[in-house]
Amino acid sequence: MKKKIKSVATMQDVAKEARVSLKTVSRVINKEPNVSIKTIEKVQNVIDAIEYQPNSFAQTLARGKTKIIGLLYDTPSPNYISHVMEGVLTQCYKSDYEVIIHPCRFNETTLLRDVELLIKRTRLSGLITTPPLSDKEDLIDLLRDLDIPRVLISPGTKEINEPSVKTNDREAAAQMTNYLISKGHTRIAFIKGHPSHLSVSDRVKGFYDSLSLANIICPNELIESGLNSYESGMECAKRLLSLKERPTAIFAANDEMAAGVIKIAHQKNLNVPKDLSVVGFDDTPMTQMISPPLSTIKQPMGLMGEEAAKNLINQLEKGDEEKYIVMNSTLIIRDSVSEINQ
Amino acid sequence: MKKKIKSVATMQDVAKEARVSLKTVSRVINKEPNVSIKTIEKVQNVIDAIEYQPNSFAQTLARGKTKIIGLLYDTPSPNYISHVMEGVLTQCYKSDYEVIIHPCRFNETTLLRDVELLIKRTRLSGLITTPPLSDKEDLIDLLRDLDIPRVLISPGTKEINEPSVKTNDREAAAQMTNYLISKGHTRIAFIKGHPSHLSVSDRVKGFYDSLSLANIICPNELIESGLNSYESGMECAKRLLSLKERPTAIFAANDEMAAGVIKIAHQKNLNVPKDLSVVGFDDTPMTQMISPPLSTIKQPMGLMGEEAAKNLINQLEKGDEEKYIVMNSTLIIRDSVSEINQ
DNA sequence: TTGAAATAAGACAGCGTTGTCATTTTTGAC
DNA sequence: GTCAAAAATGACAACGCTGTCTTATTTCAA
Repeated sequence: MKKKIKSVATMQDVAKEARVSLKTVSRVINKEPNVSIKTIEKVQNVIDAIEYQPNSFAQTLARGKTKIIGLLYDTPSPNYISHVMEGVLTQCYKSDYEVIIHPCRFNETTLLRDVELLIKRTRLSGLITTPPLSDKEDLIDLLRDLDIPRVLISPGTKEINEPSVKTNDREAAAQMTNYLISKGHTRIAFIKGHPSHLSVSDRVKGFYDSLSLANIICPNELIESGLNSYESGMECAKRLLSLKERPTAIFAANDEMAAGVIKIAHQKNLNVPKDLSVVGFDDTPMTQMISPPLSTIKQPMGLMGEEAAKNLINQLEKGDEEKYIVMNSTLIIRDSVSEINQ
Repeated sequence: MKKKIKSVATMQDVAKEARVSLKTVSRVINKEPNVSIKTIEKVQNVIDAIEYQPNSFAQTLARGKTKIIGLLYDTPSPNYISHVMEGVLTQCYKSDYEVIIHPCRFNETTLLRDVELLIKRTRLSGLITTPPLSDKEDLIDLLRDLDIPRVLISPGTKEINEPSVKTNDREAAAQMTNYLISKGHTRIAFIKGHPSHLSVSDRVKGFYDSLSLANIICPNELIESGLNSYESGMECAKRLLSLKERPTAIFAANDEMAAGVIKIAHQKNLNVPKDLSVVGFDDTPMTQMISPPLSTIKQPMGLMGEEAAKNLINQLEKGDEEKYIVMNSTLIIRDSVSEINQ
């Protein structure tokens, strides 16, 4: 084999310099037991001095398993992905894992095949899924069959028996509804999210929780089904605002749809919030740039990413049992809701 | 060494099954010359049959270099990153490269050290930078010193001598200005971008180009300097709209700032576009959700990511010379500009 | 002081590829 | 049909690490 100019230090170099065997260096690096303090120090000093970094490829090959985690997301990616990603990356770097970000198309027929190849090709040892992929049953089944450790972020509330990180969307939605009720609203409309995106479409439950607690009955005409998009929000708003008896407030299951509602309200010369209160869900950056700034619910996406990674790494290293983590969303009050005075 | 259950096929399996040597299989996989058609077919059939996937770690170790590309971005990430990312990923998967996405903080003092460690640790063989990192001279210097093949996305127009992919922002800004002029505007203000974010801050040049061509003189009071943020757009707008003689149009160097301008205009009871025309730059999704929908300039971010990756891979594999790629931005006309009738 | 157990350190093969070089087979000009 | 050149194939070491097993050293009870 052609002699190559060694650009980076190898374990050999460390061993030679510290006058110990390869294996001893390996022990120090991997914090294995049965090395004397003196030796550890000696080796560590050399490592620091020559800035040795283990070659992860050689490690992987020798160990027979990777330290790589895959992150699956649907593209075009919603805004929150970048936050989740950051959380996952933060956590993984701490534990010396690499992350492979893999874009998928929810509706692509090749999705399953594609993910299977990804796993085979990269030999990744664990996977994190984000919505709406977390709700794709055949995908989850595949992962289970392949016996790949995994964590789902924000799967629907359906009783999947999988490790996951989710937010208390239902409670948060209830809290938001309480807030509207506390402002005197009783005729409140709700725009549901895309049916295959369970975590969004389920938010309606919290809405009903709150309503029934307040003894408010919500007629069917006030429940619309959107598709998570701005346009679909506009469609739903058109119908809601043409009702004989208009709602005084509209709660959209995500911010995009809420923005669509505000757009239509303006077109109909309704003042938001004076004539119509509107609230959303997700706290996308856009919520602060529209008029009026939108009251909404903020999920701790970055933290969720961190928790998901932590959970997965624990599974991988300590063989921890699967865990279900629930995190708190918070109500963000801006200027899109006003008091109703009878 | 502990015998491990072989979960996936290895080259050995293929070789045995096809009754050829290891090396021949390797040749087929890497499309090396000097293999007979017959043999290629024979081997390929076995590969397909047993769904053999080369172990990239063993490959990397044996080859002495990785097929990994790093993508550096500043966090919190602007919206466009996800598009760039998708383009890069698309292209890299085609060529069998992995991508490591690495978030950085532009102002962190540890940035350089951090990137250097990343390179050492992952042994990545090339890097793509996104703005504003593409303008960080010490970072670029580091990459040059380390002799890492690289491609910068949207660096400032300053004469850096580095392979890059950029858009014709200057021409596009001129085109936008022409558009405003064609609508009868002559008193046009411009809000510059963050000074360290050259590709944004340079957009003012196209503005001047167009103005001077039309023999319009722009007084200094109409040039503001923002920081790319919504808030800074509001600040600048406050000043501009308090001038004795108000501008009839404001061109902001990015959409966020333009949104801030519209916000302030509304606060001052100015109708956009009737009393004030506003345009932005970037075509972020938010532009369609604000009122009125913002006229802006769209950069082909996905394509730029693809081109950057293509460029980098060519450098790596064919030793291509550095290249400067320029792509076209396009004017997107929505409803934030109106005609001036004297 | 002795010797068995506990602890520390090392030798060496093997992980799954690819590069180099050696060997075998095919080709084609005469 | 012969033989040199070209093409196809193979043997084997090396990449840089870790697992297993072996050997050397230390510890400490009797």
